[in-house]
Amino acid sequence: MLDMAILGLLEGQELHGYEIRRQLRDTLGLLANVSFGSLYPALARLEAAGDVEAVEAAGGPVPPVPPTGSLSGEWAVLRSRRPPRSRGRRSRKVYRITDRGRRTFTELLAGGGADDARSFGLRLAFARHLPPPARLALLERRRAQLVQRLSEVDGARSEVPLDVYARSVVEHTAEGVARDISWLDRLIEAERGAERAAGGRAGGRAVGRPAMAGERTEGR
Amino acid sequence: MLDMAILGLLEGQELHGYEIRRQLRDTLGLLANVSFGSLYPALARLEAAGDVEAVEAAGGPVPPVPPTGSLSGEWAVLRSRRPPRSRGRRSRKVYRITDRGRRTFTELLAGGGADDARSFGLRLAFARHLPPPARLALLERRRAQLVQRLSEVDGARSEVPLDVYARSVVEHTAEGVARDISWLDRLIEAERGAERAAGGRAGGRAVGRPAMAGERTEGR
DNA sequence: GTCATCATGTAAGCCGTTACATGATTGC
DNA sequence: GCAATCATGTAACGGCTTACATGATGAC
Repeated sequence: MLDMAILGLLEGQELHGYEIRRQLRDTLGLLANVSFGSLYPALARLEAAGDVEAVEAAGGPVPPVPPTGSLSGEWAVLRSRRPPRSRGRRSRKVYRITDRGRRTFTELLAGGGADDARSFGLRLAFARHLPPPARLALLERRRAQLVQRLSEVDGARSEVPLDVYARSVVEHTAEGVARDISWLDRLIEAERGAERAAGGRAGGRAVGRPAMAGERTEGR
Repeated sequence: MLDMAILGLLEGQELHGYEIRRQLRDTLGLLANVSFGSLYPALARLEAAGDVEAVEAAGGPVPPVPPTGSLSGEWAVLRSRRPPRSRGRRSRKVYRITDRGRRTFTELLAGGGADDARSFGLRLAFARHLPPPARLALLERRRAQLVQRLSEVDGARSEVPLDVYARSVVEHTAEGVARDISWLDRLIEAERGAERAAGGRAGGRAVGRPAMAGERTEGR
């Protein structure tokens, strides 16, 4: 799961470990507080596997902002006004995703495995990199899981009398699940709408392989 | 955390491992799918530590429903109509909580440690066993955490432009946190109301040690 | 007689954590 | 020169999962 998050962030920008952690914590919210003790070994593992590679710093004082890195540049300015060059750093190992890494990433994204709230959230956050049918499948798989869980909880609720506190927890949880389901419903509907529109443009074929989409969904 | 859940269930009813798992999954919903591979070792650990003890089955064919076990009896009837006596079982080791276990339990319940959603939910579900001030402290600690997290997320949200999917995840998460906070607000208010009422009855003292409450909150 | 369910347990491994060690740079 | 921040890494451990092994009992 950490691997997926790292590769996902690296799609589109080159980053070093410390910065990956910040983005994980600040901008995604998911996976808050990944510790360095798991992050650095993960990066080393990914590098050994050939999914990422360290980019040569070329000797110059400031290599951090690469081709696609418009994001990095922006928050660098927004954060406490600091001169964007030469800040407190040590060796700073900047990583770039490889083609192999991109393949690994899409496999991880689409790859089965029961997804709990966290890994589903992560997958959905990177859903832009998924072909539309896989996106729909992801949403519907999660929806089915939640529906089943809700029915189980509802079924069990009537059997045993709980005290105020336990009941409050159970009910709050059930409401949360219901809320998640209707959120998913909205997403699924939006997804279907987009697919219909794109399908009409691209031709009548049903599921084929709609070429990865990506930016097309951005401006919706 | 598993220990706390087990001890909490064992407060008030004697149970065997298999049954503990069911109650964890069905009635609490929290800690869904605790596997036997972690449950049985946990029980063994607790027994070794003297927090629980195996109750002697006395040789009779059906020991399962003990003094306090009114609940077990009920669902036994409700579940697929089965004759309540002598069902498919092996040796069936039934556990009972000890006095030491009760102490351990309250320590675990009140005991600090950053509580995430799961352990907070578990603590609150068993909050009946907590003295009212500790209950309030638990709620307010959690509330403070959520408020802080929400402000962090809100702060970071404006810095980086996210695509539709990532944005949807972040916003949905933020809404969820806000919802949790207002839930906590309702609980805190209810708690304060109960404390005022009880305080008025018991005397003017502010925090003393209100004798564990327990059943008093049940009928609210 | 064999399948499903109830029931307990062990072993290996994954994924993450905390704690520790190190080092460069900036600001006071 | 000292603390704070940025930066990378190692070591030990914890908790939970999967997979495996075993065995009793009732239903078909």
